[in-house]
Amino acid sequence: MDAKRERHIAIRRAIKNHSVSSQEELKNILEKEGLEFAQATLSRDIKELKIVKYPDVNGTYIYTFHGENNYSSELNNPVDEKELSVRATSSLEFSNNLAVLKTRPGYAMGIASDIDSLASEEILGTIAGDDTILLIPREGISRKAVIDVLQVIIPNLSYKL
Amino acid sequence: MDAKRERHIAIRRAIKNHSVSSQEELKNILEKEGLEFAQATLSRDIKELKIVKYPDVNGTYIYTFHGENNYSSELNNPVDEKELSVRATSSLEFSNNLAVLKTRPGYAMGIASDIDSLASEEILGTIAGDDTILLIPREGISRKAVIDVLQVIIPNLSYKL
DNA sequence: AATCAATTTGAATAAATATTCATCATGGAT
DNA sequence: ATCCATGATGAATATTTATTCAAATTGATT
Repeated sequence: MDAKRERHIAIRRAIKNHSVSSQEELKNILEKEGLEFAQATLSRDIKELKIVKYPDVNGTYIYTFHGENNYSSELNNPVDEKELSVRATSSLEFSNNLAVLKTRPGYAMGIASDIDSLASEEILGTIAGDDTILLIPREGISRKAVIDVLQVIIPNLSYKL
Repeated sequence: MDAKRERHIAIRRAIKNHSVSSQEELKNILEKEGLEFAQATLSRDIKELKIVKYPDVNGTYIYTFHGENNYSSELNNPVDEKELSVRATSSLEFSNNLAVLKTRPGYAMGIASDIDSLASEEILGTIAGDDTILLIPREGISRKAVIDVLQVIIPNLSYKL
């Protein structure tokens, strides 16, 4: 049951970090991480996550989030740590059913946009100023679940439960 | 040869105005407009137009442009003429390889965004101010082709060749 | 007009993806 | 703890979509 959430998170991370062009390919990536499941399950997961098979500039197909700009394989490669660490100075706190994410000045819009596409299963919407993002989680989403999914975007996120 | 361009335009118009959930369905719509072609052709067209099969909120699939917000069937119905005529006061002129579209005040961003998603085969990019949009057509795109595709978005567009 | 290269197309087929149906797990409510 | 309802899953299959390959069309060039 929790296997599903783990899978969903892993799927989103894989889509973000690799150029995946079929479900079979995605399945292989996830199996290397130790996850096991049938193709049918993956098809359903992809549907729930609103992931899309997009015809990219190279004349191939690539799985991606709806509305994400696609860069071709070279730019879409296994995460460049340096690039990520720029964004990583973010901290998260909760108040009742809301969460507030503080970012470095000027980063709020960009990060909020990433959250919108990557975490829409957990986050209903975001409002960003310059260095502050208000996150509105969907009903029934735990703080833990919010943190888990944000860590796909911001690996060393610091937070207060 | 020109059949292809006609088809591409018709496809984009159909996707914009109907909730299409399979290529077969799309094929039927286009056949009612008198177009004839094989499913293979449609598959290729969809790839070239970078159209995507998106899992929508209703738990069904819908063909759409990458990055377009999707409203479910009721809102996505055969074009409401009134809604369109609001936007229709736009005029287009050319200068060398550039085009400038004037809109009613405040509409430029919105219309430019529609153009970005709907006309990306012909238009490389747009820059919008408040009531003016600069259109940068791709190489080899004729003024006629620009007009044809913009008329999908702005039915009674006025223009000077 | 004739030739050639490049593009477009359809029919058939391969490949990929979604769904069905049966089974199993999970989380209440009693 | 047992029952029930709901959700998750896999195997098999149906459906959908992409590609292959051969033929047809088009445009450019002579």
